[in-house]
Amino acid sequence: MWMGKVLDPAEASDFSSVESVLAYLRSKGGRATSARRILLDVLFTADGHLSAEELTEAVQQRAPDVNLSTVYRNLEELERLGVISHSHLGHGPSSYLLASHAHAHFICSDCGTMIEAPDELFSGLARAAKGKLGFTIDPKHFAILGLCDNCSAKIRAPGE
Amino acid sequence: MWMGKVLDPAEASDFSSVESVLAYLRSKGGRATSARRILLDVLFTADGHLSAEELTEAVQQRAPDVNLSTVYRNLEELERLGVISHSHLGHGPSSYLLASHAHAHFICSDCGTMIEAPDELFSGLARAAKGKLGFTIDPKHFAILGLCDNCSAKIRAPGE
DNA sequence: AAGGCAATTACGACATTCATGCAATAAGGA
DNA sequence: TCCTTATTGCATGAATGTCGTAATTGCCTT
Repeated sequence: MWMGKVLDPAEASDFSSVESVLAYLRSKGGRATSARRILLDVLFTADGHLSAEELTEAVQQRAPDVNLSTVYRNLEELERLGVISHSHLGHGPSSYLLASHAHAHFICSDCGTMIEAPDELFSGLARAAKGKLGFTIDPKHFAILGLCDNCSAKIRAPGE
Repeated sequence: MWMGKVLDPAEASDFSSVESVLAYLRSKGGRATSARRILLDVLFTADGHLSAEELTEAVQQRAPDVNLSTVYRNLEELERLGVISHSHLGHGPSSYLLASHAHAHFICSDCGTMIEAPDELFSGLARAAKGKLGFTIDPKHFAILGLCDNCSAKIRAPGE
């Protein structure tokens, strides 16, 4: 497919439904295949936080011979189009979700609990990084590790 | 070796030199092997940001048959002891450095530039996460992606 | 200084996550 | 319907670790 640089967000289209994404895809010379359609459907109905493998399993419930690498290739394309984005939650595989639903994550390094972090928390850091270092942060791509309430309490009071 | 949970930071010893780390290791039932000594020496003299493979190469300059998995296992032990820590800078391999030198990183997702972030930048986020979510952040483990000054300028003014 | 036990090592095999080359298939405009 | 070419499935490769095992070697004891 028409490889190239990341698309300008300004030209982003309507990504509110499976069909609108497929229409955009077609308008760019892409094709609406059934693997693509099913994958999009899974992405639109899932809660996010799904790995490529989990997505593939979900797709294969409906089309058993869709290959894992097809899913990877489609995820890559959809990300290039700005439809989805992936993020790294701790170690292990990446997780994918609709770009419009992206948010930051805190992960407890002790118990693995995942907390979805509201964007506002990062406004101060964003301002400081921009002002002092000229850097525009994207806090959604990598999760931030740390300790959840429970586990930090456990460590302060190690009563085994 | 005496496996178990992460050590209480309160009992941390003097990790200011290769020999003091080895002494601590011995006091815990560990052994001061030459592979260990050389690895520590590399870690103490390097600038940090070295991958396991790079560390292995450095070690092998002085002891050619030290194996990659020996380095991995030693890194794991040293991290458990609190001597070193690893972090994930963008995709690709982890990088290791002395725990006393740990700091947060910003990585430009366009050009890959790495910026070492001063701890103060995170104090606001740390307070907010603790206050609102009870979460104690460790911003040093995963780098924060985003765009450096240069690349965000390029994107605003796409003059190819 | 020698002996012995257990920590450590080297090595190869395996695991996870993803990428790629290529021939076959199928989408969609003509 | 036909033709072009985007897309797929499959096999294989690559990057980064992880683990089982027999052999080695620190270090404590004697």
